[in-house]
Amino acid sequence: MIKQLLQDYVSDLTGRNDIVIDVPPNPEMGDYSCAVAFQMAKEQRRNPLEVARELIAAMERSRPRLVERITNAGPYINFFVDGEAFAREALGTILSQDRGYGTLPPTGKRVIVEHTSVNPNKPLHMGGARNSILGDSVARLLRAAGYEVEVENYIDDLGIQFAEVFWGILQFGDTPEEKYDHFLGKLYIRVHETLTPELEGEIKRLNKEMEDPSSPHSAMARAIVERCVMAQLSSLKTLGIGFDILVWESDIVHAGLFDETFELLGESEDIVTEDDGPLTGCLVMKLGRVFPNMTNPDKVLIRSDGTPTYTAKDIALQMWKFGLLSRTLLYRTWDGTTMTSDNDGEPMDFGNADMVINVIGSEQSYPQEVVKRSLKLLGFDEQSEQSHHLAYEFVTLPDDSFSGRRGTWIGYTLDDVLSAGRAKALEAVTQRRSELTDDERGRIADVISAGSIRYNIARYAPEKKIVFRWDDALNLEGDSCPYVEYAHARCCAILRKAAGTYDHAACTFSYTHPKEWELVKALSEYPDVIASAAADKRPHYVTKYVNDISLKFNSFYNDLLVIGSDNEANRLALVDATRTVLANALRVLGIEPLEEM
RNA sequence: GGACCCGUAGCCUAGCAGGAUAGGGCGACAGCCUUCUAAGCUGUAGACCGGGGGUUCGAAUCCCUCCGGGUCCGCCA
Repeated sequence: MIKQLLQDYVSDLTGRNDIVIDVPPNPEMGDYSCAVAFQMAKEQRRNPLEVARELIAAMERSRPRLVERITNAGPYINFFVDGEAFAREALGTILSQDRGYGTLPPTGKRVIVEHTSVNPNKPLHMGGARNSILGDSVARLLRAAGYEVEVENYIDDLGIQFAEVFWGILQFGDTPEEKYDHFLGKLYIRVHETLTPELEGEIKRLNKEMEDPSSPHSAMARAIVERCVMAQLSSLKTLGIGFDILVWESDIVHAGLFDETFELLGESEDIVTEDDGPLTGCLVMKLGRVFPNMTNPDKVLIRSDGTPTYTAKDIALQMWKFGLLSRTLLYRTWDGTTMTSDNDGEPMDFGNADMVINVIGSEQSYPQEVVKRSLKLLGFDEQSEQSHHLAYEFVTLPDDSFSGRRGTWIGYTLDDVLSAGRAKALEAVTQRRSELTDDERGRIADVISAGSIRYNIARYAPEKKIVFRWDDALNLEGDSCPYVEYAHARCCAILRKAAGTYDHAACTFSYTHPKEWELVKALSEYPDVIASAAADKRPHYVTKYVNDISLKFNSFYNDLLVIGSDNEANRLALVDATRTVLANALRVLGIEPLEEM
């Protein structure tokens, strides 16, 4: 908040909109700094030092709120904040807003976040989990930033990948001896081991048949997929990840959404049906103008046999998300909190988004770009602009990739990692907290294992490849979920011991120790972190921040006594504010704050 | 052939609308539990920010180029 205040202040003073407020390398130089004098001096061909002195003189005439002193170190302008006034305002805001601290005002905009959308033929492995964790974190972030968020999972129940396991079930029987998604995943490997060109033809015919609602296989296939999706969602639920709406490809087909989209596409000048050449009979999008140098600048949307390609379906789905189609889906309840599309259901208010975020691997950047451009070609400029592909790199094993067909995911499913993590966390709690009941220790282990997996994925920038290593994934020390939870639990322990013996209305908010002061400043930045993480759709800003607060708090904790100190009431207020910020930030990351561990 | 992403200490990573001494973590070494939880804290060693050019008062950050790694450019899904 103070950074923003200073930025606005310097902007007003200089009439510039490129002001950046930094933190000086050494706290003795000031709390915040600004290097405008360099820029202005360059443009005006003047001495930067002189410019800085002039600016400071102007600032002295109407000093910004909360600033006590302004000095210069060479051409750098340094601000010293009025500690007491600042702490009163910053901590006062945190303590009074409590759980609402860091929640930004409503934007009135609806955003759809599509994530997970894994084929319904296998369990989630750590690669799929990255998608879900990223998507869920971004959804929480946007909610905190004032958006109405609708979280969607697209179920590709008509894809060839599912048809392959479906064929496997017809062939080898539906006899699961383990969690259903694991059963299907292994069946899928088996099918691929026996796959021949003739079989592929047979599976294609089966795939076609599934699309026909009057075929007996249609209903059977849907029932199997539903069972698989339930299994997949139960794994995600352990991580605190859920969906508002499941959208099924079969429902989209049968509701005529593809047909309507293709009719619209056919009206565009850049989308034509070829009548000669190798693509005769195909509906083709001409991308030569937007993507020069492509080997093949013609993107097929509808094949000569009349079936739509993947990209064409993606365009239709995107159109539905923005509410651009006149035909609509119907819905029913899937479970307590999740709805699902169902053509026998009833109308509900899904779709109609102002912004769409698709969490999809970066290898699909090109088709996602085609989707975005096609909206523009159809005249939906605004929707094209508001179509965002949140791309991320894959999770791999140290010397292999995760492959559904080859089964390299076995042993690395989300369920496997969760249970290993839980065992490790349980061992750690049991060692340290023998006085707790089994239930209490179990609950802590649940939170720590789920939180660790989330944290260890969320802390990487999306464009970084992640190599899965057990030590890393289940790390309980350092920059990790337990580290942050521990700092939070320490706050709670102090507050518990003080048991409401302080009243923050009566605090003076005077802090003299640098470790107190650094914490106050960092806590005040939380809403800015939420705002920029949401704007950039990058949850790792939050893990970074929460680690930084924990680092500062633990250092404070180690050096300074709270209860029984001569600044007890003020320190209790600081601990309370730290607790609040850590808890709120953990919730944004989908991690439940622990009061003890 | 073209396009996109990544390259920061032994390992992982932040910083990349240019700003003062490049943050964290793991690992290594040396310390700290009769005071609010040691899943913690403090200190030491470790970085020519992939190489080379350029722009600038100032470059990890911007531009060019090269090298290494990954991905994409199918009537596949």
